Amino acid sequence: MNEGVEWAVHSCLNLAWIGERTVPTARLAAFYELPAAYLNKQLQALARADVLASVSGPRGGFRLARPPEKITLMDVVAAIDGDEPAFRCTEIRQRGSASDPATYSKPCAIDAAMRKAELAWRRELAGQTVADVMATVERSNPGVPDKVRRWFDDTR
Amino acid sequence: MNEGVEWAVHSCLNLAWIGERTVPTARLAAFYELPAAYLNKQLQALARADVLASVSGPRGGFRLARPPEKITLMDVVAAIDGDEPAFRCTEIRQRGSASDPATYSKPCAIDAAMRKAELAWRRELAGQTVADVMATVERSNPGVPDKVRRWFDDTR
DNA sequence: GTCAATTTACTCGGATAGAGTGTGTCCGAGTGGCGAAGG
DNA sequence: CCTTCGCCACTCGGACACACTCTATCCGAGTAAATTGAC
Repeated sequence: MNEGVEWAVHSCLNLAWIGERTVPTARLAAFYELPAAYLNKQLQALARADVLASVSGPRGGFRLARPPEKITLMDVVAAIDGDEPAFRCTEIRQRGSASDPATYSKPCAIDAAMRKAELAWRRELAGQTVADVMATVERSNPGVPDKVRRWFDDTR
Repeated sequence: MNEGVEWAVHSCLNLAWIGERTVPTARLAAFYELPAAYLNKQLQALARADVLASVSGPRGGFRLARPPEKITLMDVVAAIDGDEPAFRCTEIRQRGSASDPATYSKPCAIDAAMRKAELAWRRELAGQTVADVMATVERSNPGVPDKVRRWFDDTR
């Protein structure tokens, strides 16, 4: 999986704690000392997926496009990593001299088994919102949200 | 995900239907018109993971190392694709001037959420054996097993 | 005819090139704010 | 003092190199069978 997914989720949490203000890529990148231009690429992808909203020009940057309760981890992962299945059946059973056209109408059992597992993965990701992860962090590290807000305010 | 996974699972099913006989890579590859040398690479990985047993020399080849009921799809996927998690937390929260050493002992909430989803995926794969997939195929396409056996017998 | 040594053909196994995708960087288009000039 | 115009700095957005993994291939080590020769 793309490493940018980690950056994207962390940035979404930070943006959620910051609130409605738009934050430029450079600030978000500086918080974790990430390469700004590359993080920008990930944020662009999130904007295309309507997870973030982007504003150009001075005082511009990114902010959440929706409240964190409405953003699932699946949304973020799909935006960065694409929503194509990890396992893709290429129907090799139809190749070779032993292939039987009569069976093509039936679904490939291997593909079905793989899709079932992947569906379970997607369901778990879709069942957890950014707000849920925020709540988990606030429970184990209550000081973090304020600390984040202060840091982004101070370096505004 | 590695495309070789598809080839590997199909080959495991074929080997299961064939029985105890060892089958060389070239035959298994010819069945689906796959590049033999590359399929061999995948089968080697399965042998290293003790999913297949390999025999060198004339009349050699591969066979299942265990009965199909004891081989899960997770075993096959892990052998080919590796068993490292797709999402790997690089702890970027520890980087940057705002990082707080006090929080390092607590687990990363994002990592936990991702691992939870991936665990669901692994559980689904580990819950389905090669024998289960064989049964599904035999239910929808009863003629396949005999057809496979005959093809590999004829071209022996 | 039986046995043993040798040759032979076959298979796995790892080492070796080429293509595609992820990683990282750079520069241009657009935009809002700021300041200067004029009324 | 207020308004308007033009300049400027800032930000996103996409276009451009680099690296790494996946894909594909080839050749050598080892092995079991087949062959040949002697007894």
